[in-house]
Amino acid sequence: MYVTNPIDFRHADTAALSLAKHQQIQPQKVRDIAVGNFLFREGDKAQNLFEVQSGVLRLTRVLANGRRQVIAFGYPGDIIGFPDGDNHHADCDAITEVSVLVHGHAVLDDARLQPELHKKLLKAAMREISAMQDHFMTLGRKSVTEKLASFLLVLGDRVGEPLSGNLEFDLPMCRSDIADFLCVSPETVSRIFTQFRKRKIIAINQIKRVVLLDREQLLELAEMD
Amino acid sequence: MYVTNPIDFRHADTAALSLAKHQQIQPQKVRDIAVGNFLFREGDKAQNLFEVQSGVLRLTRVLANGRRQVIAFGYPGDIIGFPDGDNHHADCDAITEVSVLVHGHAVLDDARLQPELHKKLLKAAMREISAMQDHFMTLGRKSVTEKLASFLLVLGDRVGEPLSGNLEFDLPMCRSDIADFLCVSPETVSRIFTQFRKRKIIAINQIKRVVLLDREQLLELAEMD
DNA sequence: CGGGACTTTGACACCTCTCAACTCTCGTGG
DNA sequence: CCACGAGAGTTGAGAGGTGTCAAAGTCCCG
Repeated sequence: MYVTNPIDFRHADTAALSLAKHQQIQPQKVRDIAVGNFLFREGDKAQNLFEVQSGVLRLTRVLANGRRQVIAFGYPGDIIGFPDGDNHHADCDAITEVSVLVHGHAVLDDARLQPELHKKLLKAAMREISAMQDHFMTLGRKSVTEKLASFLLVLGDRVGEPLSGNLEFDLPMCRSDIADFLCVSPETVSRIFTQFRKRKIIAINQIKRVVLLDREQLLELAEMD
Repeated sequence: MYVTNPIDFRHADTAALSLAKHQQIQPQKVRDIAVGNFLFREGDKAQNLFEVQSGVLRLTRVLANGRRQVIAFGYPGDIIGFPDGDNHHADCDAITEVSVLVHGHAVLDDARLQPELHKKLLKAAMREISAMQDHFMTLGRKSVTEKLASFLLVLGDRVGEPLSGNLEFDLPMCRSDIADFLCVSPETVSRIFTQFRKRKIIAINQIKRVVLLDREQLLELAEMD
């Protein structure tokens, strides 16, 4: 899950459905991960791809000097664990209870085994590339306000529940996860959230739950194209 | 071409060779692009993948408000043009004379046509994902000095020619391309280059040609892990 | 030689980070 | 059941890195 525009997510949804459909043909391997447990760590041999069914995963990397980056959040429908060479180059842990479908790495090694699934995975990888390109713009060319507005909008579109006319959803990650995802300091995330609340753009009643009160204004702030 | 660590590039080189090998089995389609001409534009139907043989491509996107992002530079060995859905979501033009191998989009659509090539493209896409993840760190968590040091080191490793003990290479892109690639202002790029020159870390005799005088110090400045 | 685009340099402003203190939340144990 | 403590979140003050704006310099090509 990156901060991208809604179009990409419609793609993602249909792809997720298609992937699930393929799984029904053959025995499904499902794995459950408890909060805080790792699906894989940097350096682990990449043996599987994971399709998130429920819950939220966190993909992170650490620079030598300790600076951390949250590369992506894995929401239902996302494919996590594309390897580079033989190994994973990031840590992946669960920030909620998570359930994933497991696709053996062999699917990637030989297209003939399951050509349709193979093709779907390739499409998913290319969608990922496009989404990451969008994320580049977010990281490099947007102000903190724009970054957070985009982030909230994307989450709203993906997992928001319409309640009394407003989109409402959980923020299962902590503030510093959001900060490290958007390449911003946690303090700044806090400040912008406060600012949004004072301007009645969002409401945060419980600390991990957000209501989008004024989606129009968020869209303006996000300056999405 | 992203700003990543050297390990990724060794992968890229071997993959490029493998791809070329596959091409020899079947008739090769080659296309030449003159400086300034476009290989494809945002919104174009994505019909082909391109493998750069020689020259340098530039992949760009523009935000609604005019802010521009250089997503990547396409150097020999790079695969450019992974589609998202049916269309390209970025512009791609040539900043030098360019020659590319053309792989029909159909290769992606049906793994059975050319399973080995298909698999190679998938691997290339996944390498791309990993390289982009590294680039996230560069964009979001590095100072301008670190960004430029990383950029010069990567280019040196990829296209540097050893001349009298130092790596030397062309910078075919203009300063503002570098700026938009690293998400920095052109003025700042200029300032850092000047700083590097004054500290005898690099030499810029012709404006588009760089000599790495002190690679060790560049490595320290880049703070790569 | 001249014009235009690109690059460099400087001054200044401001956004965001850092550091620090304070508050809130929630789980634990007395 | 309440008090406490630890961790997370919020708020504030100050510093510093970069961007913006402006002007001068450089290079290229007609």
